[in-house]
Amino acid sequence: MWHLIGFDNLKICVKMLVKGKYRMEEWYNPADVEPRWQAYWQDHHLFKVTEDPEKEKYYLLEMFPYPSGKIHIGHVRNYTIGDVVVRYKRMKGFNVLHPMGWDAFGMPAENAAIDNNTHPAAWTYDNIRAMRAQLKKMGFSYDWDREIATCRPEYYKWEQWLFLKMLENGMAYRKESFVNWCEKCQTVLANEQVEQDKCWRCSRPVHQKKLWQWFFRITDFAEDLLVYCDKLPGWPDKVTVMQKNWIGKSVGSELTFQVAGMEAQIPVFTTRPDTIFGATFMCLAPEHPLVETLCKGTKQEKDVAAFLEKVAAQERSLEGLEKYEKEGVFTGRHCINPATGEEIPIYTANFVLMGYGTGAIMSVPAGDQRDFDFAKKYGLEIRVVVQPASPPLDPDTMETAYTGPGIMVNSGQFDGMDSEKAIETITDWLAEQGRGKKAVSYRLRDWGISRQRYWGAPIPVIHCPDCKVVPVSQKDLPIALPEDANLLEKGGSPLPTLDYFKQAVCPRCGRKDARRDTDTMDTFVESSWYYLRYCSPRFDQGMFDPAAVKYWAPVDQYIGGVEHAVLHLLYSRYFMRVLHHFGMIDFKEPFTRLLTQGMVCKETMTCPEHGYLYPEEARKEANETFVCTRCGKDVEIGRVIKMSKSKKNVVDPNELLEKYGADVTRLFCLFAAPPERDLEWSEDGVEGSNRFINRVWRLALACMQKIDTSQVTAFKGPAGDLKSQSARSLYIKTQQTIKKVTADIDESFHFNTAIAAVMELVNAVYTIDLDTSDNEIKAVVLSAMENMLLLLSPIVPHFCEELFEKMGHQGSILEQSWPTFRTDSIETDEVLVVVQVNGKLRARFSVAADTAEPAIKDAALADDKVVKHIQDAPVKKIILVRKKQILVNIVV
RNA sequence: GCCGAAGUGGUGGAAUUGGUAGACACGCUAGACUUAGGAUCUAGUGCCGCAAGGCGUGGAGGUUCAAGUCCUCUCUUCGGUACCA
Repeated sequence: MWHLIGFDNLKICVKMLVKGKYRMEEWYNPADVEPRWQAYWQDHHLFKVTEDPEKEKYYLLEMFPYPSGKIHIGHVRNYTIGDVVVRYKRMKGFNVLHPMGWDAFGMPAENAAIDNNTHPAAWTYDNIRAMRAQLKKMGFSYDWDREIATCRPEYYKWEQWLFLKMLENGMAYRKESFVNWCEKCQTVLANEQVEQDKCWRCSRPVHQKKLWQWFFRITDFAEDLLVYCDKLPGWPDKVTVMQKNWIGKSVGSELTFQVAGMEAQIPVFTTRPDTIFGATFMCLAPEHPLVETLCKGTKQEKDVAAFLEKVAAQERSLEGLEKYEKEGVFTGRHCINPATGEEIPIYTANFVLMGYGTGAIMSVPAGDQRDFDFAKKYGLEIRVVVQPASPPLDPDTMETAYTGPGIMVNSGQFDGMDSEKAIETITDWLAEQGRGKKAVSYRLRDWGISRQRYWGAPIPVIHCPDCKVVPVSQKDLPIALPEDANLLEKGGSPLPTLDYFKQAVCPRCGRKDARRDTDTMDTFVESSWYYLRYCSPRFDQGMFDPAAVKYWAPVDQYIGGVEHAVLHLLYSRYFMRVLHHFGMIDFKEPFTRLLTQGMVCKETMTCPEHGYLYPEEARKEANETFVCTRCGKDVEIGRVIKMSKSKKNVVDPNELLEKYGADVTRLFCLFAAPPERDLEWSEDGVEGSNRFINRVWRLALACMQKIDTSQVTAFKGPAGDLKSQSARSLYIKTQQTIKKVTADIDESFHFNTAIAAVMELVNAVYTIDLDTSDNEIKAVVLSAMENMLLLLSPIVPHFCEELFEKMGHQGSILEQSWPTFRTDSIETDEVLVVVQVNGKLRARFSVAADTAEPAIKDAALADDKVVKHIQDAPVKKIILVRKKQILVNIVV
């Protein structure tokens, strides 16, 4: 057992044993206590839940992890926060659902398989096993019977089922779109596999390849998703704001420009129809379908072709767009400005995006900086149509575009009008002539779900030479991923090479040479509905048992990293709308309350020779500086940033478990910062938590030794029944602590202040001399101790179980009710009065709580220090505020 | 650029609706117990000042009897996002 005990504690234990002064029990020994209680919880099925209509339900969920190999400290923090709330809610009498599972499909499994010559499935299941064991060691209260892994056919079968239903209802469709493609590896690359426009494996240039891909029509719900952002009071504003920005609604007009000398019309979307008279040219996106038609037969044809080729090479390098200069080329054609009737040139330009609006813009150089730069570069006309109050704009001298409001000029019958009013007036005017209409544009685009990858859920469709795309038959689900496939060395999916998987009979016409779709679904699809699956994880008649979902869903409290603020959360909200649309559920929002916890951060250490160092690679010198253990050079301590393997500023949860145990680790994660803020990791801080745990431990042991529980039981009456002042004040402190901790956990999740409150109570008990013969104070101390353990039990559960048992209680502390405080014992009988003179603190004294206000004022005025500061100035006003304390402000 | 959040001692962080700024903890200092201390206990610890007192919540103004908290301007840091028409 020796290796199980933290080494530091062991060293001390041995010393003490040798000395014969202490027994082992003087310290909390996690290696002994924690596994024992974990086994107890498991043996007694304390975390198993079923629907119980008699009890109020509470569904708490933490974002499930990707089984990457090991739990990291971010998981530990996330799941500790959730576990505290769950244990609290259970003691409050709620029927709590708290499940855990695995977001088990995804690219890292494929990469690991290639690198380690294993199989993604084997790798994934091994990792799940290891991580499950770690989570159990942390003492998290999951109902493990509900565990799911999204890579199992029993799970993704229902995802395929939903896909078919969405396909049938036009909510899933296929279109051509681009992917990153590496010619050498013959594979599709994810964005993160593209490094500086090059393939991460072979460093060859990546180019864009057009493929037919599946999409979900999330844009159908753009407005609903947006509107409901304001109906999520339990979500942090920053998340709903990010979602709103992502959806990116803009209200404006769609105006139609006739191409001169051709039958074609070009619609443009603009938020500034008031500037239409200043539109002196038009720009089309290079991918715009009209570009080639327009230039055909003009002398610009060659120039345009050259430009398109150039843009194709630079396009889509994602972050890179900013690097490229705004440029364009004349298409050789003109169109007619619907307001002025003038012919204006049509350009194609690299800063216009096909994916937004209509892929074409009207360019108003005086009113848009990009258009302005473009006009300057190509010598195009700048016409001022909105004049600010002052100074007046002159197209010849202006250096930047003016985008603000003003008075309309050069705009025909609209001259003199306020430009903001003109937005609507001009749109109406153009609408009457059939040349425009009000329009709304969203930034949000449909969700592309096809992945040309192996480790994902197969898309259940068959391609038939005659019938084209045919959904597979329901009875053939799941379309199981063949688990005996070997990953291709270059990272490509083996599915298209597996004839037995690929060959299919057309479900419609029976042709034998049909081909199964070999793409798999985006892993965000799995995570968009897993929380419903937890309600009935083994249900085999559908995605979920409607009765179970009706009882448990939606999730009352969701907890996870803010990095999922947009995609995962938006897709989940979308999925609930889809299911709602199908009448499968009666709610639209999956997560009633959301907590996004902060990152876990630590300082970095850099050696001039060896780069980033792990903490154990740096040695502390006597003068508080660090040196590299390998070369002895001075180590530079960098700033505190998010823990990451690449920066080596990490702590390993396994090491923490071994050294301090689960409870100390949990305690520190909660105490160091409130959950929504970043947590700065500090070894000293962990030591502090360890010290606190042991301080309580010793206090409890001392109580057991000094208080004979056959004579004394915990006091429960009103404070007024207590004779001694010290008993009363400790009892009131206990009641106040219950109130404070309850509020901190229940309302704000501010566990750091809850813990601080308990620390205060511990400190208060420490001041009591237990060698007294006064049984009253002992009864109050017992009450303090018992409540202390109940209050701490969600935070450090093993520790509290052990002490609770030692103090003579039967069963698990989990089955105790959460303590309530006595409203008649929350106020102290003496109140502090603070006295200010002209707002500055000058004196303080105590009075009996029931002292009348005039008496308090008199006492304040009589105070020596107050008298000194007032001197002979006349008192103008006395303000008295009665809160926790009494404040008197004397204005002279 | 735009959107969002945050700036409080040597450090992490506390401060209902404006009402004692710095709870609690880390660190540090001193003492006690010790052969020993990286254990434990006790006391101290915002800054300046011998003191009286003064100054203090990124900075500058303002509202108020009273401002970390409200208003205006501004600086810095972090997060998100973008040729969005």
